[in-house]
Amino acid sequence: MPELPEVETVCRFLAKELEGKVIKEIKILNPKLRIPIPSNLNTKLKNQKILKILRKGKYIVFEIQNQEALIMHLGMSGRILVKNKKLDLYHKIKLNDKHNHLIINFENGSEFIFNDTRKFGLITLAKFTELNQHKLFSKLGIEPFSEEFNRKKLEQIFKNRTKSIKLVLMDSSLILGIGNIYASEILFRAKIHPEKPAKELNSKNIADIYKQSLAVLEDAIAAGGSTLKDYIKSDGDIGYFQHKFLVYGKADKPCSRCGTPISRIVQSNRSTFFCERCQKN
DNA sequence: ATTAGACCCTGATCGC
DNA sequence: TGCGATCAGGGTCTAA
Repeated sequence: MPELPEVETVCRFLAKELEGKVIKEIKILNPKLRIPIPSNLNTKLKNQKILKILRKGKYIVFEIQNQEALIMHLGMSGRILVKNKKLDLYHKIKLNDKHNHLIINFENGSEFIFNDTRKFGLITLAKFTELNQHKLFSKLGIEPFSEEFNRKKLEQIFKNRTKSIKLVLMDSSLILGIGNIYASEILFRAKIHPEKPAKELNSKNIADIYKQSLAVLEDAIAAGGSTLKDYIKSDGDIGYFQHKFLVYGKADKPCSRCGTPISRIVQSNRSTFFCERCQKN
C-alpha cells in the first residue's frame, strides 16, 4: 500500500534508528514473497554494520558494510516494526504474527520485523555497487525529487503516448513512486481528467502536473513525518499512515471544490477517483 | 514498442 | 451465521 511518501517516511525512520547498527542475527520465518527471501541472508549479513538506508522509488535499500545491498519492497500490505526495549513497553497494537516473514536482531537489542499479509513485497540481496544494473532497478523511470524531473522531461514522456495520463503517472518505468492514491490526488489538484491521453496535454496541463506532483508528494511526506512521532511512541509499527485525501476513496461524496459527487471509474483494474466537473481538461 | 487486462495472495466488508 | 462477490495504497507477465 505504501507509495513514495510512505516509503520515504519509513526510510527516514529506519535511517535514524538503524544506521550504524550491527546485525546480530537474521531469522527467516517465511521466505514466500514476490521474490523468495534468499536463504543465505544471515550468513552474508551477520555481524555486518548498516552504513546507509535509502529509498529508490518504492524500494528500500540498506547499504551494508561489506558492500552488499539488502533490498526490500513493501508491496501492498508490507509493514515494518522496529522494537527495542523502550518501545516494547509501549507496544500495544499487535500485527498478526502469522505474517511475519523476517526478523533482524541487532547487537544493541533492537529488533526489526518485516510483516506482509499479501506477500506482494520482497526482500533480496544485491551488490551495492551494481544496484543500477540490477534487474529490479535497471528499467525504472525518473525520481520525482531529482534534477531530472522537470517540465521538459514530462513533456517528453507524455509526447506520442496514447495511454491515459493517470496510468502514465503510475507507470514506474516512466515516473517513480506515484501510486494509485496520489495519481488521483495529483490529477484532481491539476484539474485534469484521468482518462485523458497523455499526448493531448498542453503545456499548461504539464506545468500543473509537474507542480502538483511535487506538492502532493511533499505534503504527504510532511504529514507522514508529523504522524511518525506519535506512532513511534505508542507503537513500533511504521508501515501505515492515514493522510487526508481530496478525492481518493470519496466516491459519491461532494467534491471539496464544487460539491459535485466524486466519480469512481476503473483503469487497468485500479480504482480512479475524480470530479467530472472540475477535471474537464 | 506500447497498451489494457489478468494475475499473484490474504483479509475485510457488504449484500443477500 | 454463512456465503459469494468485491475491494484493497504493489509489480509482472502476456496477448493483442
